[in-house]
Amino acid sequence: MRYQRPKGTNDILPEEAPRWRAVERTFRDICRRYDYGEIRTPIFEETELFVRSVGEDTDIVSKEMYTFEDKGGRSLTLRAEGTAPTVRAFLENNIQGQDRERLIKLYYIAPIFRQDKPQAGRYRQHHQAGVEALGRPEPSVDAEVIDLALTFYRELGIEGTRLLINSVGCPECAPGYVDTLKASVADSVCEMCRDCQRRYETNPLRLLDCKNDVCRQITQAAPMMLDELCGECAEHFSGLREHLEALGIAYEIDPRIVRGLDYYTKTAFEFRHDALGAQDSIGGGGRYDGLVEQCGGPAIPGVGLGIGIERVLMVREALGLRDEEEPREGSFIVTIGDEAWMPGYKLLHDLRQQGIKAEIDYRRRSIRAQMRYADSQNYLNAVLLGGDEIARGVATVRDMVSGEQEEVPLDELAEELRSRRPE
RNA sequence: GUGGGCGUAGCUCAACGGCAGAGCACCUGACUGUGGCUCAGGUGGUUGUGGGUUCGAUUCCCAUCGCCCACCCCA
Repeated sequence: MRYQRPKGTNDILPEEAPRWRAVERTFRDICRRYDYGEIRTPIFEETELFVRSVGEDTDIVSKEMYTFEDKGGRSLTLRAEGTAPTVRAFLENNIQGQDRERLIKLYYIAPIFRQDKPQAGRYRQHHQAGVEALGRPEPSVDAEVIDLALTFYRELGIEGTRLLINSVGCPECAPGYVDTLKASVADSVCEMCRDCQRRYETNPLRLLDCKNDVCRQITQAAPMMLDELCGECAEHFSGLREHLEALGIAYEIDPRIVRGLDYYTKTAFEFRHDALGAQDSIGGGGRYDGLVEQCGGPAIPGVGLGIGIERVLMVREALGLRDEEEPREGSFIVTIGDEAWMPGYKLLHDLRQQGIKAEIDYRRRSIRAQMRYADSQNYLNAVLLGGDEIARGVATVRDMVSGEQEEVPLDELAEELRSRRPE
């Protein structure tokens, strides 16, 4: 094999494309109902945008970005996550306008690029369906975003999604907590794993996220952010819980979720599904009240969500959820003998012009071969055209399900075939 | 990035130093103007790639690429 696709990427073939379309259609429809407008941003951005927003010390920025220089010497990076480009576009196009208090709701479906080592459920190019709600600090918005995601999973038939929530505080309380946390584990740092020793200095919050047993035990005893929230954050968190409860949404509080992007404040949440194994996160997000300002805009709060489409498809597969089979559709023109070829080819064109799905056997094989093919390819009708039919200006239309067939004048054919469409 | 497993026909898999096979799929015919069922026949492979060992390598060794699994990280 001369060329292969880059490691960790996938071709989506005609056979599986319908499953993607079904998922995308569902997401778009839900976004329509929740009144989010679509935004499409470039596939690459200035590298600085990701570095500044996601955070220099995050794994994403420090080792997973596809960064390159263009001919003008600018450093560009393939979209490494969905929020920063959306915020950039929000600011650059002044989407909010004069009313700085207004809530702006945006959604996207876009490829994301990260140079991880691939494994099941983890790819170098994956796709996220996401939303960003910019402009309001109320926890009702956080709850809406979570509700939207759960609606999405439910409408795709996915049962058993777990919702985990946490609060990571704000610039008021988080730094104080970080000090408290560092102080509480200070004596044991040298027993922790190498990564955690580094995190202790660079990003202590993520000490809580470590899965190493020793580290877990050490942090077990440490105070949790949730217990150290400032008044405003505590109130926001209980507001979130109230709104979730009002919607009947079940959640677990997991004080250890610390998302791998530095811009999160207050709410952090994640959706998991056990059908997946190691890579069991099927979506996640949180609030980012400082991000817009950090990107050079006014102090505008926001909350967002990203859902991994590949993971959603994998869960559906694991749960045995199948889209309903494609119904038989369209007509296959069966040409009988050489004299029927050209009239058949013309008929094929005419039917297509009239909106009918139609196909023909370019190889001009035997009737038997053409019929077999028409059947195997799920055509609804076979349109037989031979010397007899041509002489009388008709075609024989055979229903491939019932086997019934009748002669139809050529000038009524499109109408007849149209009426045979399913539904 | 680190460790482990696996790459054989379109697909799912055998063969494990000695002529590379099966099932499904596909093609042709039985049925010379009619698909599905049945039957008969047939096409299809540089055994991922490149080296090495050997009289001989799909098989053993090395490298490389890819996939899978775990760590890590995340969607």
